[in-house]
Amino acid sequence: MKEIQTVWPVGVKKTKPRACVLSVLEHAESPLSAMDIYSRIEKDTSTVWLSTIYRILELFVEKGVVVKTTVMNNEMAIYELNHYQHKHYAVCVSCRKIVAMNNCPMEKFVPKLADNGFHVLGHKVEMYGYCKECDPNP
Amino acid sequence: MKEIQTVWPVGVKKTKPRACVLSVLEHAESPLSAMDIYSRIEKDTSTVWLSTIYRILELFVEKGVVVKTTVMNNEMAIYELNHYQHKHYAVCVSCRKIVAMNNCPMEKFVPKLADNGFHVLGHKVEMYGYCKECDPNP
DNA sequence: TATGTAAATGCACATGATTCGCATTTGCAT
DNA sequence: ATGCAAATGCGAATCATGTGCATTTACATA
Ligand SMILES: [Mn+2]
Ligand SMILES: [Mn+2]
Ligand SMILES: [Zn+2]
Ligand SMILES: [Zn+2]
Repeated sequence: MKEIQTVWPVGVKKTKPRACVLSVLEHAESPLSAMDIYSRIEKDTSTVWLSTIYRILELFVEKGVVVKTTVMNNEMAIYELNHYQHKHYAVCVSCRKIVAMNNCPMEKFVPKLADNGFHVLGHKVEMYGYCKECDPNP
Repeated sequence: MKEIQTVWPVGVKKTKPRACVLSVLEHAESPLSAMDIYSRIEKDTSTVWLSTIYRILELFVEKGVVVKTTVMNNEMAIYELNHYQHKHYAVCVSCRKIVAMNNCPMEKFVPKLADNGFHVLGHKVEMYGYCKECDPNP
């Protein structure tokens, strides 16, 4: 496994389980669930308990190095390194593959809300459909 | 409680628990969770078990009379009558109130997806922020 | 209108993701 | 090297949701 090194979050004790989780996330090609991370650790390094992974992810999210999301009407949460860029995803309804979206529909959009005093802080956009491999009518 | 009467879904046996659930949804001002529905039934009519409510909701969704959604990174699912109109919501991060959005940013938008063969079927848009009552800096 | 039958419900218990508690271990300041 | 607060291993709890099965109910038919 290649050695990529992200900046270690400040004020966070450097332990083996934490390094494992961060390493897995550094090598991930798309967001991973806690269970995904668990599986990917076992292979080459020491085993880390699932509850510990949850605790580590919570810490990393709090420190801002990791972003937590969910896609497709609540299932498992997924986690990825925080690249400090505004992002959205498309999800394949068949194989659940996650595909990045490189633009955002909210840029030039003013929402009309029923509560006209609503103070918008952010948004979430998600596309769903078939990825190239799963499309029944391409 | 006023008598509103939606069309009863075709081929669905008319039972008391089902009528209760539908009635609660007819009188709801915004989407409700299964537990919300459970609470609102107890008051005036007979009690319906929570697992039964889940079964009824699943049936109604299947029959197309009810729409199931989730808001704000997975929690409880929420349900509302299907009014056959394209909708999105804003959610208050403080009180969790749900506010309808009356326009859609995806209308004139072409997503740029990493998988260029992705076949888009639909989308989900969600705003979050403070409702009028909860806004700390109005 | 009485009755038979498949389907719906009450109720208890299973599930699966996530969290919590506590004894043991570990990283790091001294 | 040593001590101590903080992190982890491990089990057991939680919480929304789903399942299994005996009993009850809606509705078709006589
Ligand atoms: Mn956006
Ligand atoms: Mn839309
Ligand atoms: Zn796919
Ligand atoms: Zn609010």
